[in-house]
Amino acid sequence: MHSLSEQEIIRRNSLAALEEMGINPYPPEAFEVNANSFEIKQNFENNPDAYKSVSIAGRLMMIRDMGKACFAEIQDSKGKIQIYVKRDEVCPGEDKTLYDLVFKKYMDIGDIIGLKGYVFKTKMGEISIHVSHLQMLSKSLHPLPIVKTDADGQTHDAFTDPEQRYRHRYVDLIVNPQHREIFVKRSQLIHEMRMYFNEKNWLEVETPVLQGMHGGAAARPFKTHHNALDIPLFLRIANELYLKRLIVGGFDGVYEFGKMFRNEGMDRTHNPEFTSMEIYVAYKDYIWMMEMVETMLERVITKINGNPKVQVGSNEINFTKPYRRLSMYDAIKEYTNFDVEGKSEEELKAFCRSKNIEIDASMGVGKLIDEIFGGLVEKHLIQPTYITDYPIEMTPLAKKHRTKAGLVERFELYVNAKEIANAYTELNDPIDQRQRFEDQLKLAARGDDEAMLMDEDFLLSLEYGMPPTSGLGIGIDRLTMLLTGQEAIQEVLLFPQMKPLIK
RNA sequence: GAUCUGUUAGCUCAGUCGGUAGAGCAACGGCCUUUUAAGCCGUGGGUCUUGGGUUCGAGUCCCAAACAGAUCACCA
Repeated sequence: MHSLSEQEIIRRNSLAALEEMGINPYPPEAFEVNANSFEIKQNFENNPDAYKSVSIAGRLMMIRDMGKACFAEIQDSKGKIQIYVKRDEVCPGEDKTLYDLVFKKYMDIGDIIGLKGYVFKTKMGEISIHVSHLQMLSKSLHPLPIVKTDADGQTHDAFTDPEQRYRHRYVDLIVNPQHREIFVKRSQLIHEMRMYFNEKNWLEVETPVLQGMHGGAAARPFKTHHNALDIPLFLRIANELYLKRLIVGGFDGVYEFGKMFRNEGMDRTHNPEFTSMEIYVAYKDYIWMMEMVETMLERVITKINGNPKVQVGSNEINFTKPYRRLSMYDAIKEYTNFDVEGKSEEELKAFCRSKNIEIDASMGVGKLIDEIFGGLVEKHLIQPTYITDYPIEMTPLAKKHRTKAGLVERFELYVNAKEIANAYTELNDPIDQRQRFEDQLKLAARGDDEAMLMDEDFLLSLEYGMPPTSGLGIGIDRLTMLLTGQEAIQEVLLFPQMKPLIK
């Protein structure tokens, strides 16, 4: 327990004083609410009769004391509303202690209070609640940052320190309504995507988070241990291989929103746990999937933002379909005037050196092409763009391209220079899949700790026969960042991972 | 992982050349019965992130550490 500040001591003293007066600062009874701040301000002028007796609860956010009367603001989940407390109204008799002591002396900014009264409009034109009854619902013992906004919309003393905001997100949510809005939009995004998939009759499923063998992506896992079975378990890095087993099992379409866990670096675009949405649809290919994704994103974003355009920094991004489609090789040609097709490893390395792209001896042709793309092309892809047809070495779970040797049927969707979706025509040939896993094992033997492992049960499922299928993964955090114009993943995660503070 | 920047009151921030620690808001005591970043008068509140060092003397200079942010590299 830390030593108490002056303000904390004063609040604890107020708490004790209330108790001595027989007032429970944390009453157990439900407090019936029949209105909220937003709908009162929205509807009062059209229908004043409906607000002659309101009961509302919220957090006390500001007090403008004028002696025997007082204006204050309370905040509920929908916003703020001004209240007007007049001494002779709340204390009609001789005894003025409710006003003088309970309200003015022992109630503080941050306390959660319940009140009853009628709605009126002040001389200054602000819709307010004229209070006839008020009571403490929960005493706040820790002073809240005071953020004020003036008539010009200028914010004073904003609570802005990211560390404080992430470590004490509840405080951020109380005093920064614009941050609350991010999480409302995040929820709407997931809701609208789910609605879209459900309309198509694709099935929402849940697959294991704890996996005996991690697979489906190239990444280092978190390892844990199951006591009763006495076996190691891994937190999933992807759910791809389980979702495909469900397509083998006969579902036409399955999808899952879920947390993935990757034991890697943290920065403003990476958190150790993140949310992805993966979907697999039978009898489709990646060309179909491109059309599905652009149709879905245009609709979902329009529903949430009112139009398909989103402002991110200085870029206005337009999610109206169709999105540009560009093969990886053509994209490199367009932005560098260099044609990687048919080039040898040495020729590619020479080009990388000429462009100051870092390379090392272990990189093969596929990896070098990926480096060139990442270093010289990605930054140009601001408007939604599908990059298609990737080198086979990097993509062990996608089907070989129908016409182009050495490539797979894969696309990634780039928006604002970042990858937000990844999709394949899924590999359903069990012989080829086994060969791809064996190639991965060779990488692992050379020390690649992100190489995929041989998953015999997954291979067995493919041997039973998986229909031709297209699959897609979308990074929900990154899509939320785009949708809300945020540049740090921590801003779209309620509780981002933070290093512990050592006392 | 590298580089740079930051850490001072509950919050937002000043702090000069190394010489008794400052402001606004919040808090506390007054005045004020339609104010709105309310106002007016008065008061209190600090292990200057932590640990070393230099110095008669360190918030300030030096070294190290912790945490955070930005930029870069890698991963979604």
